[in-house]
Amino acid sequence: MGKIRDSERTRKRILDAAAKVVAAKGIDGASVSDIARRARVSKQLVHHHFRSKEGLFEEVQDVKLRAVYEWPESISDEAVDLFAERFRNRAKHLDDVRFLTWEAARGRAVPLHDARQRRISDYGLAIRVMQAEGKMPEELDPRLLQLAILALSTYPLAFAQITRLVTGRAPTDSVFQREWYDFLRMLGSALFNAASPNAPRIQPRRNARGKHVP
Amino acid sequence: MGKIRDSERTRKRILDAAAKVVAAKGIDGASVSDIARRARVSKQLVHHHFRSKEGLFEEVQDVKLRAVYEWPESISDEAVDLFAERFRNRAKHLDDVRFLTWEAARGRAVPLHDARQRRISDYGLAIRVMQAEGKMPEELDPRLLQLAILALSTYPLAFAQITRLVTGRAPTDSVFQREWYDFLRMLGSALFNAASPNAPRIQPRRNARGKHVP
DNA sequence: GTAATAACTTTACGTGTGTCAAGTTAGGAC
DNA sequence: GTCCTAACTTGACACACGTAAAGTTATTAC
Repeated sequence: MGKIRDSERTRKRILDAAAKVVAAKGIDGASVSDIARRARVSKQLVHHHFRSKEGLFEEVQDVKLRAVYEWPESISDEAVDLFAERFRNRAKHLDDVRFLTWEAARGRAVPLHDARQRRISDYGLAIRVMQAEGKMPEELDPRLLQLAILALSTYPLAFAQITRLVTGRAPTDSVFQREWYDFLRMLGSALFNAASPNAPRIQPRRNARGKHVP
Repeated sequence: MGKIRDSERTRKRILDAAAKVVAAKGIDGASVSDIARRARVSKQLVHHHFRSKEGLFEEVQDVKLRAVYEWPESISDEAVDLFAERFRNRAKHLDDVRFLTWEAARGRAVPLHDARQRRISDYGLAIRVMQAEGKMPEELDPRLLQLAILALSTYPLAFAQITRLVTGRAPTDSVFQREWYDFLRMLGSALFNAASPNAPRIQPRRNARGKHVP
């Protein structure tokens, strides 16, 4: 039965509703009444569980960002796939991308600063390891490389309007996603091989039908 | 004297104020009263000149985006500089980047669709010309290349919080801008030379002091 | 000068916002 | 059982929002 009082579940319902509304309308665009309606709860109850609207959104952001950083990062062993795989990952979590975009637009102070910092430097470390193993040229600055990976994997999803203007397809379009994936593989290959010319060039892998493996 | 009635000037004052407020707070975050106060005008006058809040913002976006597309694009003759130069350009117009970011976050229908489309396909055309001239490998899809250029030049500026987390510096930091500029030149060089290996590698040009020529 | 038009101000209103305070109902401890 | 805490509802409020309508003042045309 759904009538039983359960603060945990209610909190979660409100948070989920808030996350949805915010992803759609942004923090300023979303209203507490909206969220309350979606969660089938009086808007005053929202205020009871979370001190204020701002408090609610802080927690929403907390949950969402925590989720972002819980992705099975699956840092590909193949250095060449770094760009492409990261893109594949992001494409699976479009809501989170929207969230990051709102955050970027607002330009407020970054919450969860430490956790994110840690996560990011872990990634940087992984890159350094690859470099040490000779999978990637040493002369690449890991931080800048990381930023480039994020840029290429996030931008087309975040700036959907631009992607549509440039390619004629929505970033959610599977055709675009395949093309972009291949492009990123090619780019990774070019970047890593050009800087260390002795490594072998790698072509986008395809199966017999010309479709992607996974 | 500033007391003389001049609808043109007043309109401009309001538009400027609106642009500033929107860049800072976003469309939903900005209020007409805010804008009116900044423009030293009663908020009802705003409504007199522009039908509604939405109407005002349409015009703001119109002006802003028109400005974006009036940049001296200066498509570099050097194919290698495509990434880096585009970044330099964007970095000069941070407000416009913020605007695009808000637009992306809202995800509404794109205004000025035709003009933007035209501008973008012009750029694509320029790339094709470079390819025909042998400055750039033919096998690169111009549209995807263009998207990559936009991603790498825009993302670090738009997602300032990420840039700060990854590199430890704000995207406005001149040190970061120099590093990123060099990185993009290197990337362009790697990409264009790997795909057409006969072209010469190009190193970031520096003057005697190790500083950039413009 | 006079009339007309447009720029601008003042007053006012309905709506929706976020929040506070008080009341009601359920659950767990003992 | 009783009590106490916490989950939840109801009612109410101040406030800012966007907008409409009417009033005032300057500019322009004739």
